[in-house]
Amino acid sequence: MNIGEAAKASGVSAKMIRYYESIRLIPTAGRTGSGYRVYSPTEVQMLRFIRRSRDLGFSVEKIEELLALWRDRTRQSADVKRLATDQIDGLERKVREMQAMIDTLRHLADACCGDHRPDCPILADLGHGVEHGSDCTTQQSGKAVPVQHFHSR
Amino acid sequence: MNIGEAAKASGVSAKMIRYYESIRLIPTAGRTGSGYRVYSPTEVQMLRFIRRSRDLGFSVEKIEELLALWRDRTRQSADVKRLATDQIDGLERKVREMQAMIDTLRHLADACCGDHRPDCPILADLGHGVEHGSDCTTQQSGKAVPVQHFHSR
DNA sequence: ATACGGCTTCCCATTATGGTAAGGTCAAGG
DNA sequence: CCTTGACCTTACCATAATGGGAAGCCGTAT
Repeated sequence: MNIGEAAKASGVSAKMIRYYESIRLIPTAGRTGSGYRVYSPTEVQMLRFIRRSRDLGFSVEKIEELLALWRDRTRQSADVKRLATDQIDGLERKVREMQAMIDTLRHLADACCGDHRPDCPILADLGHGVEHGSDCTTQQSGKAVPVQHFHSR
Repeated sequence: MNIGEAAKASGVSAKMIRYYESIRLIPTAGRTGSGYRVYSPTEVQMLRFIRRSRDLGFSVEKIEELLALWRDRTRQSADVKRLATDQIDGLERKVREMQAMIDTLRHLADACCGDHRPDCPILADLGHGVEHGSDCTTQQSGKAVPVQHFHSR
């Protein structure tokens, strides 16, 4: 199997297969006399493993650990589970962050009438606190939209 | 105000302020005789605008549009609202993707007993379909864990 | 033999951010 | 007047994972 076939069979692009080899995520592939990379079904299976792991959001670094456990017949499933739950935790943290952004944005968008007029509570909020104080819901107390600010990175 | 003070006042690091200037997100800052950048309160306000927009997940490219609308007194709030709702849509799409990953992972993690034994349905799934078929819940029909595979990018 | 498609390597670009190094500047204190 | 420390300047490098392209070799089918 050459790299193109391995790519099709595994769902990992040829470009990425070479990349994974270059960073030593996968072992150096064998070569034909003319220099073409050759892949065995076993290696394709490993690529598919990587592909699936990527689909679950694991970083290449984590996949390295997953692969090590995969190969290790004496592994403890607890170690695998920990990687999985850590991954879940990380994803959930990001989801919470994004959900907070969504909530704030929806709040602002709801307050914006979205018509031809220039007054816009979204810009008013972004443009430093609530200085313009214009809100399309014609009669609303001057109470500022409570925007949540958070900083993750 | 020099760049350090502007950074502190706006929440944007000095490094990023220079970067934003280099990519022309913000206008070229004034300079003192000795070459130090100088910032007026107006410019700090713009930096704060950028900072808040970043906090809401807007890309620099989108912020460029937001800033243009911010400056444009004849803007239509509909345009601003569209940027906001597009942003919401993008965030929600990502959240859905990550939620799908989380669901799959939790499913797998729940099936893994996480003890000293090496058998692990997580690895079994990642390592190509369900070939080992080992599941810690001692008695479970051979029915494979229904893993959702998806590809977004 | 010739052409087309696949392979090889090498380099570049992306996004937004941080780090570091070498050197100029400013203000305070001796 | 000189030193010191904090701050500024530019320039370069690095990150994570992926795609794109060029230049050149290889293999197979006509």
